Amino acid sequence: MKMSSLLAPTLREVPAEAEVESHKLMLRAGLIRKVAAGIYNYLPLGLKVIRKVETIVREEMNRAGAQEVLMPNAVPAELWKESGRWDKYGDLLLKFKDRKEAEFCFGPTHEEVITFMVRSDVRSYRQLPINLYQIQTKFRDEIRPRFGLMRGREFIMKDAYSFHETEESLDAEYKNMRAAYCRIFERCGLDYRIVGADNGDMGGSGSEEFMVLAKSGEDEVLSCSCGYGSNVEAARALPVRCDDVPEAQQGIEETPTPGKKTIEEVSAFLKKLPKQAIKTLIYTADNTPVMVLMRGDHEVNEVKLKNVLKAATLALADDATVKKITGADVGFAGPVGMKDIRVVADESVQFIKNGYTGANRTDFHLVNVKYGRDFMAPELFDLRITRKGDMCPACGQKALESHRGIEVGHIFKLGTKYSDSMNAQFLDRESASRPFIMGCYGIGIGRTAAAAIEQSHDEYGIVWPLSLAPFMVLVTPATPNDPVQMEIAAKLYISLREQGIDALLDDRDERMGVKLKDADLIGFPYKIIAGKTAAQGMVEVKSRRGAIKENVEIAKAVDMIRQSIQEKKY
RNA sequence: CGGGGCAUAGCGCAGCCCGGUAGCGCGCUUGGUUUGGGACCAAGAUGUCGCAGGUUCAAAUCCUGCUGCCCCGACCA
Repeated sequence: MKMSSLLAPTLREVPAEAEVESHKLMLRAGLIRKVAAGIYNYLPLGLKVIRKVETIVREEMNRAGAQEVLMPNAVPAELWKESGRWDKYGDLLLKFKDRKEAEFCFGPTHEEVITFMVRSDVRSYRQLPINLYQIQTKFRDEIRPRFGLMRGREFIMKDAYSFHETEESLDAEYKNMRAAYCRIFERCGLDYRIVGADNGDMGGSGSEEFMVLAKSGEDEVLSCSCGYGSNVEAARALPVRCDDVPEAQQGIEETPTPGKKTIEEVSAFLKKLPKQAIKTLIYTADNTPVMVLMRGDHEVNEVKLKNVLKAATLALADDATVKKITGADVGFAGPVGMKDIRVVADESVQFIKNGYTGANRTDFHLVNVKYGRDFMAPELFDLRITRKGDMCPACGQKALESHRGIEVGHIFKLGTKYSDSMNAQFLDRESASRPFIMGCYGIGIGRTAAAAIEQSHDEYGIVWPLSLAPFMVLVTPATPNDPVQMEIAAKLYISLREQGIDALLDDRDERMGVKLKDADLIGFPYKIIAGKTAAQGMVEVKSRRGAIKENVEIAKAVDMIRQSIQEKKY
């Protein structure tokens, strides 16, 4: 390929829309262009990178025994109604109608379709286990698409689904996929961590995320040197005692706190610590009010709460509901004397000493409250948001560290959520019908490419991992229109291609500076420059990461690069 | 959905307050001089000033509505 005919429109200036480095560089290097919010054209260089990621994913999935299929983008509503997600998935689902007014959605994920596929044609335990995957364009009408390919609305995803007779079989495949994912992200040259995660609306029993560590990551990852790692949303928290409050437990009293509503206001007014507060929140879970108790300095993790309550919807109750339940204005709710409402508390609440909480009477709080003495023992759960510095829930010894991560892969044990709701069954060896036990495994293809840039770039441009670079080598004459240099460059280009090394010839009539800036921006791992000394048989070989910067005999240049590629060092 | 902001040439921006011939830099085209890290000179081309109404002799500029986009939050594999 000649650079003069390649559509690689590099930009000197950064388009105003881009915020993070991968997005800026993908635009500047001419990899992608925006078509609409969260929707992109992939230009030749961008597509080449995407294909490289796809190839790695495909090779490793096939090696792991999965079979590739392809499902439709347009999915009939009836499948999504069967699973119950037509309504539950909400506005993320892009819905439309065909000419007969039949409803469809653009598939944002394909559990329904794959379940349909398998229930139609897999009947016997003899056909299990089976793992089917596709690499395909998804559409999710994200509330706020951003960061280029990192969070698009239309994006390319590899999604795999496995079907099993037993939990043991699912466990084995889950491990198999986990190992395949490790190979994939290693081959992509990424620094990643595997962390515990919440299943979200996917349902099921367990899941882990593959996080690429990068400052711009949208997720917070908590980790410990003992090996524990978790998305902050799912991180477990150990109950915290209150041993450092020296005072002796005293008797409960009501005290006026006029107009003091927030933890800060009340604790300052009563001269108590925020961690002595019993924060009382009223939530509405599936239309039923629930009282939630937290230590004053802790935050509710609504994902945990939702899971504990087994609620489909969860939101803080409105002021009127709070008033009706507590008989007081918002800000004065407390658990003492509460009846006829479900009360759940974070585990740390039981250790609060001389606590204070709302008196369920406007402008009054109760002080010196003790769990178990002054209010009914409610249900205790881990409900708080785990924070950096908290004790590791796994080893209990060390404080958790916090990092930012980009979620490039997610593996789930789904169980029978979809096979149950969609009535997908097989016959086991006793001729009994049983629902398939399912797993599902996703990788964001474009996001993986973006993560690679996020993790590896410099002030000049992209520094590709060898495995993802759109071209391996750029060959260029230093002086345009110098026939000797051009001829040598062209010969080198041809011999690189003959050796199976993907090279690009920069035949443009541009000054050296322009060509080199473009080369660094696009991020070719290697450059060969045929310059002044080319006529004497010498060319310059340079690598993007700086390991190689040498004048060598023309005949040796190709070998040098080939060897460097083999050693995977440049 | 809440808060904030933007919309003028391919890209980055000025002009808007105070209404009166639409500009700058980069890029693009042509010619010339250059040629090892984003050259220089000269001559050019390119705009429904996001859309629709309104006010006015006159609207990029003032008013109203709409749309698109960006940022923060909420939400989200």
